[in-house]
Amino acid sequence: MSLANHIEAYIKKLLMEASSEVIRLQRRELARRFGCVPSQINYVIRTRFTPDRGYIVESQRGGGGYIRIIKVGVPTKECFFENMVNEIGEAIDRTRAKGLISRLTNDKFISLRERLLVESALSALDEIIDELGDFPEYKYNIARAFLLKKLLCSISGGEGEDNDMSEL
Amino acid sequence: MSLANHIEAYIKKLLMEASSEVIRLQRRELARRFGCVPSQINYVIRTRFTPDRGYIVESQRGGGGYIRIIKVGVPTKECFFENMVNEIGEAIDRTRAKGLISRLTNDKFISLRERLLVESALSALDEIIDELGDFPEYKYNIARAFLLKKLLCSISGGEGEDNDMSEL
DNA sequence: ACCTCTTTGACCTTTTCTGACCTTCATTAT
DNA sequence: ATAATGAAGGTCAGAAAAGGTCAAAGAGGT
Repeated sequence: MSLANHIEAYIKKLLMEASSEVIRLQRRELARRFGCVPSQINYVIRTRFTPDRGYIVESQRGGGGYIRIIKVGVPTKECFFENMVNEIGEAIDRTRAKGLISRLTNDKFISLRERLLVESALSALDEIIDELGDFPEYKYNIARAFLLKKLLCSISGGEGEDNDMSEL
Repeated sequence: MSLANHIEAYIKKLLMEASSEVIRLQRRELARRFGCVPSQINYVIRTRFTPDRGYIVESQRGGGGYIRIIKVGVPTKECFFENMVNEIGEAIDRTRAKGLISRLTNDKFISLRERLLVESALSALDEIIDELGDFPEYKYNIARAFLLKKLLCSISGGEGEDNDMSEL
């Protein structure tokens, strides 16, 4: 097992043990504990504690600096989301996307405000791609699928599947 | 926790305890209480009790001098979001964006799950632009500002302002 | 041999803390 | 009245204490 895996496991253990969903680390301290350079900690966080795996990370520099990791609690049914991520696949058009999202609210898996966020993100994405250049429809569909999957994974609590936009 | 944080917490406690919204400090006295140099107090006030966090600070030099801190009433939700949309402006880098989002949760304007959605959307956006081609940093910043503003407006309940990515 | 993931180290940015020096104001002595 | 004094608070630059970034080297698997 790689060092990165050990550090990941250690941080997760801390999260489990913490009564709250939040822990506070010191990069220096952690690096010393594992006998590695501090930037190794950044690597672990960058690759393992991402938003789409349900983590929020904050940090502060300077004296008394820290890294705070928050695991967002997820009172939702994982298998439902997993299913939906499968349905999305590599690409998805606007209509199908809207259909899926509306199913999520009907089944009370996400709140109305959360739905609003998801829909806004999708429509903003279309506008952004419009402005970025002249791309064929299928790229919109791949990007939309990617974003939607990231969003769903993030609040599903699942460990975030593969998701790599290979064809874009 | 850093000394500055302790001093900040102490001043906030005084504000909570004071029946009115105003307290009066003596810089010297405070510095002595925390065993630091007086200018440390200025540092804390300059960095923590700023107008955009809802504080007004007055002071008087000379014998019988003082520092008066006034906590102004918390802004309404609409006003808060409007303010934030202004702060975002035409473009925003990753760090500033994270800072703003963290303020939203600290002030309880959005839930942790909502925050996770916003953070996921922002990081997915970066990845999508990466895949779409080779764009200069400023385009990321403009697209990020656009998306963030859309998301905030969507859940602010407000009328949603203008938001047009003119420079992208 | 190649590709991906990991590990390292050099260099950068942000935040905090301190101390030397400056300004303002009330009081007191002339 | 006026000048001197001493008691505040203010400013600023530099040192120290974190954490961040990036590119290159190393390891492991196919």
